[in-house]
Amino acid sequence: MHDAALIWFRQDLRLADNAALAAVQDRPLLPVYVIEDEPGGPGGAARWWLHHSLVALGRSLAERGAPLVVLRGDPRRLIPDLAAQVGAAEVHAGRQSEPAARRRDAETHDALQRDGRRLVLHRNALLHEPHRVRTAAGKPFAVFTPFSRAVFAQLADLPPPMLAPDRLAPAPGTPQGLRAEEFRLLPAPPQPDWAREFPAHWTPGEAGAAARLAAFLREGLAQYGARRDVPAAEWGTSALSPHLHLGEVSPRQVWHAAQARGGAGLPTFLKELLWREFSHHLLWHRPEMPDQPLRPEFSAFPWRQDATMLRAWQRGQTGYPIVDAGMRQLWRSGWMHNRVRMIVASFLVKHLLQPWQSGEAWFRDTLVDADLAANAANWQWVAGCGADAAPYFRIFNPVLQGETFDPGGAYVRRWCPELARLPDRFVHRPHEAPDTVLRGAGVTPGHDYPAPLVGLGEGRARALAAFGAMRGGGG
DNA sequence: TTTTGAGTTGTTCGA
DNA sequence: GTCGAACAACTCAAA
Repeated sequence: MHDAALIWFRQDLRLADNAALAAVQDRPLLPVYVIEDEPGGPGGAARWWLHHSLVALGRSLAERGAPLVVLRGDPRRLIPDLAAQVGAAEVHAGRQSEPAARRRDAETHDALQRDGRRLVLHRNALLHEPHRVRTAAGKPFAVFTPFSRAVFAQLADLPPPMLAPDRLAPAPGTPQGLRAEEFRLLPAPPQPDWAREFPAHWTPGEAGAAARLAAFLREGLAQYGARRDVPAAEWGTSALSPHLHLGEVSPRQVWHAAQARGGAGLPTFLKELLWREFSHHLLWHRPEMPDQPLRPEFSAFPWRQDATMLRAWQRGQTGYPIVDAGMRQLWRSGWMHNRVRMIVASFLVKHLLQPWQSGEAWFRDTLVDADLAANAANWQWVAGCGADAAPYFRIFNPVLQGETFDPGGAYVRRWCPELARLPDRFVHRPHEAPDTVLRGAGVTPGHDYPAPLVGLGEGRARALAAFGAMRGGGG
C-alpha cells in the first residue's frame, strides 16, 4: 500500500487531465481546497464562480469516494497540519503564476519540509512552463510572435489529455468532507445579489466547462476567424475564459479538442490560447505587472484621475453606446466580449485619461474570468505600456468600432434598451441624432441616455498630447 | 557584437 | 467612395 497523499486544489478544479491528481490517484487521498481571505484575492464575480465550482468539484469527488475538504485560513499552516494528520509525505498541486501564490507555495513548501514532507507542483494551468521557454539568448520573451513560434514548436508532440479517475480511495483519518453545513465556508454570494443573472449565462464546474467547449467546437470554431469580432454573434467566441481561469477544463484539453475538430477558424483560436500562455509567461517573469507599467517611462504619464469619470465608465454611462453596452454586459453577466473589452479599455485610458490600473481593478472585481495575468497584460497592452503594446497613436474610436463590429446595433440594443428603437444610422451616435429622431425612438436627450463624457476629437487630441508630454518632458 | 527585420486587434487625411 | 500613407520611433529576437 502506498503512502497517503494530499491533493491541494487551487486553479485546477477538475478531475480529468489533472496532472497533480494523476500523480496520486492510486494512493489513499485527501483532496483539499483552502479559502484564503487575503486582500487581492478573487473579486466579487470570481467568488460567485468559485463558490459554484467548489460545489461541483465536491460532488464529483464525493461520488468517486474521496470527499473534498474545504478549509478557510492560511494554507501555510493548514496544509502541513493536514498532511501530518493523515500521514501524507507529499502534497501535490498545480503550479500557479500569480506572485502571491508563488510566495505562498514557497513558504508552504518550507513549512512542509521542516517535517520531512514536500510540496510537488505540476503543470496544470498552462501549455508551457514559463521558466522553460526562453529566447536564444536565454531571456524570457517580451514579444508575442516569437514566443508563440517557440511554444507552438514545443506543442507538436503534446501528449493527449488524461482521463478522470473512476475511483479514489480516501486517506484514513480524513476529516469530514464538504457537507451542507460546511457550505458556509464557501465564499458567500454577493449581497445585494447583483449576480442574480449569472446563472442564466453560466454553468460553473467541470461538466459545464465540457459542455461549453463542445458547443463552441460545434457551433463556433469553423467561423471563429471572422465572427470572433462580432459581439452580438452567439458563438462568436468560446467564452471559455472563466472555465479556464479556475481550471475546470485544461488548456491541453481545449487545444486537443480544437485540433481534432479542425477547420478554418482553428489557427486563430489556437493563437488566442497562446495569448493566454503569453500573459502568464509575462507575469511569471515580471511579477510587478499587475501594478507597475512594464515600460518604466509610463510612470511619468500624466493621468487625470477623476472618480466621476471612472464611475460613469463603470456604470455604462459614458454616452458612447458600444462602451456603455460593454460595461453593462460586464455588470450583469460577469463577462464582456473581447473586442468590446478593447474598446472600453481604450476609451477609459485614452479618451478619459484614467490610469489603466483603475480599469484593471474594476475588471478584476467584476469579471467571472478575472485572471490576474491576462487582465494585467491586456490592460497594459491597451495603455501602451505593456509587452508588444499598441503604438500610442492607436486610439479606438468607439463610434467607428461600433459601426464596424456591431453594424445593425444588435449588441447595443440588447444591453442599452433605452436605445433599442433608434435607427441603425444613429444607434452608435445618438449624440448626433436630431431631436425628432430621438423623440421618435422614445429617447429624451440627456434624460434617458447621457450626453458624451468627452468629444471624440477632443479626447483623442488630449490623449496624444499626454503621450507627447510623457515622452518629451516626463522621463 | 552588430545588424537587420519585424512587430494582435487603428484612425485620419488627402489624393 | 476607396486607397495608401502618415502617425513616431523603439525594442526585441535572431542571424
